[in-house]
This record gives sequence, C-alpha cells and structure tokens, in this order.
Amino acid sequence: MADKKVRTRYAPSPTGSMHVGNLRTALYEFLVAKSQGGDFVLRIEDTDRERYVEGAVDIIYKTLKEAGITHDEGPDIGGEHGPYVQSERKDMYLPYAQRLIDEGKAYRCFCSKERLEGLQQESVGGGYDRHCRDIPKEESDALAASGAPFVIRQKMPLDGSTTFEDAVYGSITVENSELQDQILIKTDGYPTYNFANVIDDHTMGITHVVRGSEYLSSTPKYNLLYEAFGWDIPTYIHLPLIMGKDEDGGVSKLSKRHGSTSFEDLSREGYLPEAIINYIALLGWCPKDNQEIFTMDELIKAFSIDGISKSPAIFDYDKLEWFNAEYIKAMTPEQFLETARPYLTQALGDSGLDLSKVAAILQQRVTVLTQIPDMVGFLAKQPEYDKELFVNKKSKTTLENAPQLLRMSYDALSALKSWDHDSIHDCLISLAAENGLKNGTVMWPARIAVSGKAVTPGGAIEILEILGKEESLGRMKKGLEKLS
RNA sequence: GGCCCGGUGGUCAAGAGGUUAAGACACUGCCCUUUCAAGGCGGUAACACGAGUUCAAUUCUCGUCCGGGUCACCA
Repeated sequence: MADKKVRTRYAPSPTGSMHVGNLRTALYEFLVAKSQGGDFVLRIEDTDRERYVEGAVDIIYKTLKEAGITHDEGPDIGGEHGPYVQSERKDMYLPYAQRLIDEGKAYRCFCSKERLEGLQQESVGGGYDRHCRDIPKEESDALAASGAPFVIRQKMPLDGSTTFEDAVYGSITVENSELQDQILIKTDGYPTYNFANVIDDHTMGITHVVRGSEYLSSTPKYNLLYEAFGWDIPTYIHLPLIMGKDEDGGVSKLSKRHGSTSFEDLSREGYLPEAIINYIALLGWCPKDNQEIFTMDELIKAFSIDGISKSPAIFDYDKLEWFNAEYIKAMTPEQFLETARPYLTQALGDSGLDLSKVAAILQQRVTVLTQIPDMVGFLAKQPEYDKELFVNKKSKTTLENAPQLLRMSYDALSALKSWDHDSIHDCLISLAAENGLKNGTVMWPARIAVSGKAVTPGGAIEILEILGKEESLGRMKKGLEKLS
C-alpha cells in the first residue's frame, strides 16, 4: 500500500471558549500530522444551531494562532477540500443518507420525541426499539411525501461484533447488540455529529482521526458507517482524558467547575501560550528522552504516537505554573518588559518609575503575570505598615536598634551624590562594614521603611534605586517617625 | 445498571520478566543571600489486591477491587 500523506483534522464546535481538553486534542492532531510531514485541517462543526455561539469561531482562530498551531486548510484560508464549515456542507449529507436508504442500510424513522422519551423511561439504558426499521418502502415514501417529520437511522447489525484497532489502546471489540440504530439525519435536515464527521473525514481525505477517549465506545458506530459506504477506515488515535479534581476529592473529566480551563481563561490569568502548550503536550504524552521544555518545532520533531499514554491525567496547575515561570525566566529582559508592561502600568500608572528596572527585579520572581500588580503596587504607593515589621531575627534587627540603623542609612544615603545601583550598594555595604554589622542588619530596616512590606521583589538597594533619592529618603523619614 | 478503557510516589510520568524502580512538579533540609524568589546540593514518598505461568514477576494471564468514560434528533 502506497503511503498516503497524513492528514488530520481538528473539528471543534463553535460553542464558546476553547477548553484545554480540546486544545490538547488540536495540538496532538497537529503534531501527528506535522511529525510525519502531513497536513492539518481545521473544520468547523456547527450543525447544532441551538448551541451556536456568536464569535466562537473567531475565538478558535485566535486561540490556535496564539498557541502556534497552524492549519494548512480551513474556513479562513481555504483549501482543496472545502467548504470547511459544516453548515455550508449541509447539502452534501442527505444524498449519502439517501444512498444508504436505497441500499437498505438505513431507514426513515417517524417516531415522535415523546415516544422515544417514553422508551427511555421504561427501561434503564433501554434505547430505541427499532420501531420503524421495517416499515415498507412504499409506506415510508408516502409518509415522507405527506410531510411527516422523520429522522434517518442506520440499520445496525443485530448480532455479531465489531472490532477496531486503535493506535493507542489496541484492539477493541464491541458486541453489535450494544449499538443502537443511530440517527444520521435529524428532523431539521441537519446531519448528526457522528454522521457528518464520517462523511467529512472521508471526503476530506483524513487519514488519522485523533480525539479524546470519550469517543472510544462510539467508534464501532463510525466503523459500521465506513463499512456501509465501503470506505477505508482511518487510523484511530484516542487520547487519554484530562481530568480535574473535584471538591469531594474525586476526579472527573476536566470542566468549568474545576476552575479556569479554557485557553482564554488561562491566558487572562497570566499564563503564557507557550507554557500552556508545553504543559498540555506532556499531559498524556512522553518523549523518549524525558525532555521537559519544548518549543513547538521541538515537539514536532520529538512527537511520536507510541509515546501517548492510556491512562487519564489530572490537570495540575502547580506544574503549569512551573512551566510558566520557566518561560518567563527564559525571556530576554526586553521581552519580559513588554509582556509585563500592561500589568506594570496597571499597578504603577504614570508614577514615572523606570519600568525596565522594575521588570528586572520581577523576572526571576514572577510565576504568573497577574501577580505583578500586587507585587509592585508598593512602589507607586507605600502601604500602611506596622512598625513590628522592623523586627527581624535573622537580620538581628529590633525595635530598639532599628531607629539608629535607619538613621545611619538615611544620613549616608542623603550624602550620596549619584543615585544608581552601584553607589547605593557601595554606600550601604561599606556602612555595614565600618560598623561591624551584617549586611542584612543595615539593609532590613532600610528596605522595610522604603517598602512597608515584609516581602518584596528585589532588596533594599534595588528598591531604593527604583524609587529615586527623594522618594526613598521621604519614606525613610516617615519610617523614623514611626519608630520614634 | 450494560458495555468500553484504565490502575507505578500527592501530581505528570519512564521502565523492563532479574534494575539501588528514572526524571519533573509539589513538599521538605542545607548552602548562597539584601527580604522573598531564583540558583546549587540533599531528603521523604510508588509498582491496588489475590491467584496462576516462571528458576524469577511491578512487568505475562485470570479474577477481585477501585477509578474513569459511554449509553441523545449534543458535539
């Protein structure tokens, strides 16, 4: 068999923001294709007009773009297999369903929703009873012609079993008796997801179907459809689910109640796209050499299907945060300044402070961008603080010695001609040396006075420098007053 | 409930019939230090259980238990 070019597709429904589970599926589909020199296709599945959300398609484009997952074909860029929006393909599906009816592999079902609901209530897990499966052709045609609403169902085999191969889970067999006569075309004329999926995947030449393992049990239904049409069955790659921790300690498929689970949310909360992608790439897949940090190109090179695991993975915000911090630390100072700028501006406004200096003390300490305003707010406006802050055991400072120490620093700094990092540093360090004190003993009171916080990004020297001489001395003076 | 899938530290995970059962996150100890971080060096912690196969099973088989998924005119 000649090697066909690998083609995968990401087929989201425009129903809102992009969940990390979907994002991860998109990523893997992209990686499956790209790691084998194939194409990655974007297809919008909007057959459910009731759940359609305005603007959701744009979110998909935006998310994919920010995540660095680029498609080769799609609604926005076209391609040879269009249209790429299911609603625009609507007319394609009915003929296929009709063909199955003509071949006796499908039939019209005229049952009302009420009847079907009744069936479900009668027996637990009991589904459709194939009531319309054997309506004679003439009768069916006449009913349809009379305008009676109907759906089209596929005739499932009554006995035997269906087996399929999954690239991750291996061989899976399901008894056909478990399968219902699935609906292909809904009353509104639209195809069901399952049906449209098969038709689209086939007509778009998709070779590898990558999706979450929640589809594992419905895969036989897909295969029966491929078989009914006599089409080649694609390679199935089912992905282990991403789970979230429930409040009661249990776990379940990751969803909104587990917190921020969409790319948008995470991004808004200060996680970098690269970090999100890197993290979810490793949720369910492991490289041969255990590398942790990956660029997208590296992922493409390292990715292989046999590294995909079978067991579900719990989404771990701690690890995501670690990745985020790694990416932040790896930025150039300029890059970090730019990504931090909105947050810095939010906290510091037009305080006139040198943002690049502020960014510099932040870069090694920030793990999530949204922490920034809280971390630097004290620079713009000193918070109220308790004089107890001047007490620090490790630095050997007490309420008794703090006034003198602070006074000492104040005088020395006042005399300083140039106000830059080195000058301040030398000034305070030599002050400590001359008085036989630990550096920390001198630095602690100064830092507290100037910041009003027990914990700050950067030490006394950095904060003094950023604040400038006038503001620094002003704050120190207030500190002295507070101590007296 | 039926069916399907899974089960290595708290989390992500590598692994192989014989290993001191990797690594990362988290937690934690020490060092460094101008607070906090970052960085460096350590530490605690795992093969769900019971049979079987085998000289040898965490690894293969079966059962049990536990967990998850799925059973729509949703996707």
